[in-house]
Amino acid sequence: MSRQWLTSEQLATWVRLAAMVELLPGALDSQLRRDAGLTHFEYMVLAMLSEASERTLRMTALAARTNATLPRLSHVVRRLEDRGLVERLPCPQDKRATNARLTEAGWQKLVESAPGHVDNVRHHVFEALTPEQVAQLASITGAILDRLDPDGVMTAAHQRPTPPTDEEHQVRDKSGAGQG
Amino acid sequence: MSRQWLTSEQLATWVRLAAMVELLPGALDSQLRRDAGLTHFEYMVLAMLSEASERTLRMTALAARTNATLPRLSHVVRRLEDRGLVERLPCPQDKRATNARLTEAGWQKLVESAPGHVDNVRHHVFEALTPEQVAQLASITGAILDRLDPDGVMTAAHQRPTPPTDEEHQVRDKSGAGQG
DNA sequence: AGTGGAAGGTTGAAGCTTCAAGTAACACCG
DNA sequence: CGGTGTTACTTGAAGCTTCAACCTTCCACT
Repeated sequence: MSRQWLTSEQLATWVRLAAMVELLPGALDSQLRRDAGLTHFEYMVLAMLSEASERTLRMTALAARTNATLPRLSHVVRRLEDRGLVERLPCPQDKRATNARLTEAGWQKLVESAPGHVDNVRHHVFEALTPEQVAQLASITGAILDRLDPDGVMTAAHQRPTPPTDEEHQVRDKSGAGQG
Repeated sequence: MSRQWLTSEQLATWVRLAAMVELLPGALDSQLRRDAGLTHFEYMVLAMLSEASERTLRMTALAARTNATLPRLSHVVRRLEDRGLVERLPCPQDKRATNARLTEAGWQKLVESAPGHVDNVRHHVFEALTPEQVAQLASITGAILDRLDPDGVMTAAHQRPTPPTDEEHQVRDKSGAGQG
């Protein structure tokens, strides 16, 4: 058993990282909740749909882009559907699958709430960092994500090096209101 | 209305950071849950108590060190008490306050589970990073935390520059099993 | 065709967090 | 000494996530 402890530099870093991971979701949620009646995760769902072709995505693809499990997404999409922000359509090509599509009301909701959310992200994250640190953070988070999701299943954050495969009947698109 | 969008560098960084913040808690929870029957937050509670003088901390101080709200902590400590890992004692000096104290069983639980947890943190985070990146990450997370918690209320991650005030009747101590 | 297994989702229950309210104790101030 | 406000928590309800089934449908083979 070659168990090691952490070095003091690692420990100091970990304490801060853990604190940030604990605090950041709350900061995102509370701004969006207050100003738009959305959780950050709901916002992500709307944003990812807005960037997709036809503003439509299969549940599995949407789950990957929002870093979520399928059950979680399923519940959330049902609630968003009840609120009229999203609709579900059975997928014609594959009868097992469900397509989630952003409604006009969902698009409007996103357009309304995006600026405030982006301001919030900038305030909490980017105003605190130098451009150099932003670049460092990109490569650090990239490295950690490779560990958390080695297979790149969560495609949102990976620029996948795989050749341009069919990519689940989706086409790259032009108009997204999202910004994360 | 001087609303700006994010630059493409910022956006790319944000997508990864958001993914990491979403995925890391699950990775921590599932290892601890599987191997020790604890959530990461429960582990943190035990760890912070283990480092405190008398293995005892007031609820407010413990909440600060675990980056949690008081209601959240209150529920969790009650459940830990039901499991015999922690006990609650009314504070003699201030009858409003409650002291949480790590029991012997709680200490044992922590000692058992710490090595596996530390391995997991090292695997997901530190093995992915160069020593230089670890230093960069410490300063980046420090900067972001200053934004998330400007008053330094969550003391865990801040080395507070304030003069040595009374510090809530706590004394710095020697023996902790925690490591975050 | 027919079968075994995998893929894609959904569902209900259990568990945890958040939120709003409520209680008790302390502290200050005239 | 009484009043006013603040601090320190606890509690119950509501909401969200997770977990473990479950049901279809698709796919690959024989």
